[in-house]
This record gives sequence, structure tokens and C-alpha cells, in this order.
Amino acid sequence: MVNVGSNSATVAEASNDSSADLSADLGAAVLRPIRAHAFEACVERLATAIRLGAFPPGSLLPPERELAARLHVSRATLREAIIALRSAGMVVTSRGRGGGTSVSYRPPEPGAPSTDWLATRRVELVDSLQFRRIIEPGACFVAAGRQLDSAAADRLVTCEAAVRQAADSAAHRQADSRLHLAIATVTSSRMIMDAVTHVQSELHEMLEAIPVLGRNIAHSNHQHSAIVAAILDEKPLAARRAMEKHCDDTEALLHGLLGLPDPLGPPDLIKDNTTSTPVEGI
Amino acid sequence: MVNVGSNSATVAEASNDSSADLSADLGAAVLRPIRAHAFEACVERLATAIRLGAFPPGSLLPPERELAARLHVSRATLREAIIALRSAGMVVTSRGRGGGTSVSYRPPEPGAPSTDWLATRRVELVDSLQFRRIIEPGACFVAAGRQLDSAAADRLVTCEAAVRQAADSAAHRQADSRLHLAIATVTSSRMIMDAVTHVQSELHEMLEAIPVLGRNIAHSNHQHSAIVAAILDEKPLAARRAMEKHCDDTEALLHGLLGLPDPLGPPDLIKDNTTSTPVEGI
DNA sequence: ATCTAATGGTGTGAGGTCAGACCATTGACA
DNA sequence: TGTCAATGGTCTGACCTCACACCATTAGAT
Repeated sequence: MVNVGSNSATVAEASNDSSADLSADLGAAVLRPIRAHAFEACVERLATAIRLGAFPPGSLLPPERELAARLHVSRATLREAIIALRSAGMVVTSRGRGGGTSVSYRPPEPGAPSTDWLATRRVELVDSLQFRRIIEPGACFVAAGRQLDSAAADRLVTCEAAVRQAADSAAHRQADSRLHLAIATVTSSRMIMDAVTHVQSELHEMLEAIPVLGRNIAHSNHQHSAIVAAILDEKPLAARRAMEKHCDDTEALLHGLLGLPDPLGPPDLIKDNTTSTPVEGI
Repeated sequence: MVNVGSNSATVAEASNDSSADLSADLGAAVLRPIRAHAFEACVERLATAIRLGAFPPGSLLPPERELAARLHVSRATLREAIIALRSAGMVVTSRGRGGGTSVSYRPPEPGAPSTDWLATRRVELVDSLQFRRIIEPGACFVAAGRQLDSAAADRLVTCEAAVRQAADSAAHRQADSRLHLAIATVTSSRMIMDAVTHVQSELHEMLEAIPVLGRNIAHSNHQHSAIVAAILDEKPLAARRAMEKHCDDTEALLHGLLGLPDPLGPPDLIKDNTTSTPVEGI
């Protein structure tokens, strides 16, 4: 038998080490934690949705019974979570017909996250940035490859306009999240939506710290336009490339925070990109 | 207040519908189910790991205490799951030092999945194929962009050789899964590993049904070689493109099962791919 | 003005899950 | 050969989660 557990000291007749190590690594990859407790997961999910702006300030959450059904959680557990949010000042509850749980959270003015928060989460943040550079361009690729109905197209245009017209930088951050989530939703792919939601929530706190120079925002808005245009034009490769560029540029603004080496121009990292960046029919 | 719940009949002063619909859609995207119960999730996770070959037949699972810690589950719950696997004939347990839970499952000879299983899961399967076409090429891109240590490189080469040398088609399927998981692990990105593991487990049952014509296997092996070579050569774009092709070809073999329209050659679907497929410095 | 329906608030009993301690078995090691 | 450490097996009490029923409050409908 080949022991694939951690204590490889007890490996009996493993013919060669590399095979045992391989299994150990694959096992480690598959044996990730199952889940958080329902209550904590509930709080985290709702708080994330609110912070990202999926439920804008002043809007009502769905009724408790429906919310519980959607989250596959008992109403009792859901209520515990809502109580936690309420005591954190994120929502306000009123009873009776027409009542409900409404969002009272307003995004804070941006400020750099605390240094030890960054230090604690550094590994996950770097990983999230890398994952984002795969999944968000992929979402654009899929979105552009699908003939969007007019409602979906409207959502993209609306969200993109909202980002451009955001009043302050806090509103801008939420509108930006909403645009990225909207792109994920128009793929109508559950897995893509989940992945993008996860990435956005992981990076949200850090993205809030991006310097809000007018120049940066204008640049970002310009890229958003290009992305949405490519999707509406049904040009998957162009949409993907546009989002890749957007991710690279956003990431560059965060490198200082994370203490990463500043890349000498992202394209140079790709060793086999011998031909200059293809224009791909824009 | 703008009601973003499902019963939009009670929307009060939503100025325009599209804004309310947008929030509803974003809410729906974020409000996905929390999780399965710990016990079920545990069984599913372990059964998947075993079926994919992460723990090959005859190998030992990690000790219960360690396994429970890794899965963030109490030992009692984990034991329930192991008992379930045992009564399903997938593992055998022996006590005492040097004992443990060993894998007795052997992959079945391939056969087409039952029609109603396909019908039930059709939506998820199609989504998984689409997600895979994003994430696995992305994994290759990342793997190729990182300087692999010799252990990681060895793992890739070993896995690729194992696929080529697989005795029967059942072994071939497991070896193939192991190779794809190995590519994910060498990225050393937790999120990529999770995504690839998820995709592989979703598609595994269907992939088992792929016709095992010698020609198909040879083609697949050839693509595996190209992928691994591009990763070892540190050519991200080439590696990504090679995996995209592999995904496309694999998917084409499954279209009959899923009753999907046969694409008239995948590249034609990409409307803005005006320049012929770039060679990207192989 | 009254009724009704939608909503949050509360209570209860069953079963799942956890952490930890302790028992039983058995191969590895001195 | 004997010891013992590693492993699976068992038990307990606390807490979490669930499903369900019912209460209280309020805005809209009649």
C-alpha cells in the first residue's frame, strides 16, 4: 500500500518517492475544508452582497422566508444572521406588510486597509488577483460569445453608465463591482457568476484603497467602455483581451499595497508573446 | 425604497423597471445556496477524490483525525462519511498501528451514463464544460508563467507518462484526471486547484463515457504532450491555447451525449478571430 | 372603517454536529 | 519478544440547525 497521508515516515513499500509525493499533493488539493457554519456563512454572504452593492443602500432584502429558501438555510439561522447585521448597523428591520429588512449600510470613503490586515491575507489576495485575471476575462469571452437579449444588454449599458456617473469614489467602487457582477450574470453561467462573485468579494476591501485620481478613474471607465462594447459586438477575443488589460492595470495599482515587485510592463512577462499584442478586430 | 426581492408587485416607487430588475438579477447571483450538510458534503468530497484517482486503489487515506482537521469537520461526522463509503464498497478499514482506511474502489469500465441522469444534470454539465474551457486553459497559463521547481515539473511529466501508459480505458480516465489535477496543483493557487477539482468532479462521470477509440486516445495523448511541453517551456500563451484546443476536442466528443448542436469547427464560433489562429512562438 | 395579506417575531422538539476524553486493536520498533 | 505508539471505535454533553406552527404588526385592498 502506498501511504498518501502526511506522515510519510510510515510509508511502507512506496517504490519511488515522487509517486507518493504526487498522491500527497493531489490529496491535499482535493481535501479542502468543507464549509463554514451555516450562521457564519450566512452573515458573510449577506454582508458581502451588501458591501458589493448588489443590494444598494435603501433597498429591501427579499423577505426572510424567501431568503432562507434561496440560501438553503432555515429561517431561524437566517434570522440570527440578520440580527448580527442589524447590530452591525448594516440593515434596519421594520414589521408588517410592506416592511422588511432594508439596507442602511453606506460604503465608506476609501482608505488604505490596515497593514496587518494586508499581511494576514496577503496570500489569498495575491491568489485572488491571479484567479481574477483568468476568470473575469473568461466571463467576457463567454458573454461576448452569446447572443444577449435586450434586457441583458441593457443591464450592461446601465451598469457601465452608472460607473461613469458615480458621484464619489465610494459610490464608484460599488458601481464598479456591480458592473463586473453584471458581466458575470449575462453569461447566465452559474459557475462563472459564483467565481466572479467570490473574487470580487475577496478583493473588494483592497480595491477600495485604490488611489482615486481622476486620471485612474477615467482610464478605468475607458476600459469599461471597451469591454462592454466588445461584448455587445460579440467579439469574444477582443472582450477577453480588453478585460485582461483592465485586470492588469487594476492590479498594477495594487502592487504597492501588497509589496509586490512592479512588473516592467505586464506583456514582457509573457515569454512567448513574440508577436506584438494582436489587435483582434476591434 | 426599491424592492429588489422577487415579488416585484410590491415595488413602490421604483422609477424605472430596468433598475429594479438589475438589482434583482445581481441579488440572485449573490444569493446562492450556502452549502450541503457536513455529512453529505464529506461523503461527496471523499467519493469524488477516490473516483478521480486522487487516492489510487490500494492507497491509504490520511488518518481520521488528520482528515477531519483538513476538512474542517468533526471526527464523528467524518466517521459517518467513512462508514457510508465503506458500505458502498469504496474503502476498507483496518485497525491498529499501520492500519487505516484504504481505497478498494476500482474505476468501472466505461459505459454511457443513463439517459435520465444526463437529462437531470444537463444544465450543470453544459455549464461545467463552458467553465472548464475558461479555467483549465487559465491554469495552464499560470503554470507556464511560473518557474516550476523540479518536483513540480516531475509531477507533470510523471502524470503525463502515466496517462500514455494506462493499461485500460478505466485507468486511462483516472490518469487523465490526475494529470489535469496535477497541472492545477503546480500553479500553487488554491483557487485554481479548487476550480479545476470542481470541474473535473462534475464532468468525471460524463468523461467516462467518451468513446475509447485508439485514435481518440492517441490524439488526446498528443495534446497532453503539447500542453506539458508548453508549460515546461514557460510559454503561457502556447500552453493556454493548447489546453483550449484539448477542451474543445474533448467537448466535441461529448456533444452527442448532450444533444448539443455540433459546432462546424470551434474556431468559426469566434466571430472576431479574423486572423488565423496565431502560432504564438512554439 | 374594516378586512386581508404580507411581513417580522417567537417557541418547540427532533436531529445533526462538535470537541474531547477514553477504549480496543495491532503493527512497528527496540 | 515485549513495549508502545498509531490507529480505528465508542461515549457524552453542549451547541447548532432544522422544520413547523403560531403570534404580532402593519400597509394596502375592499
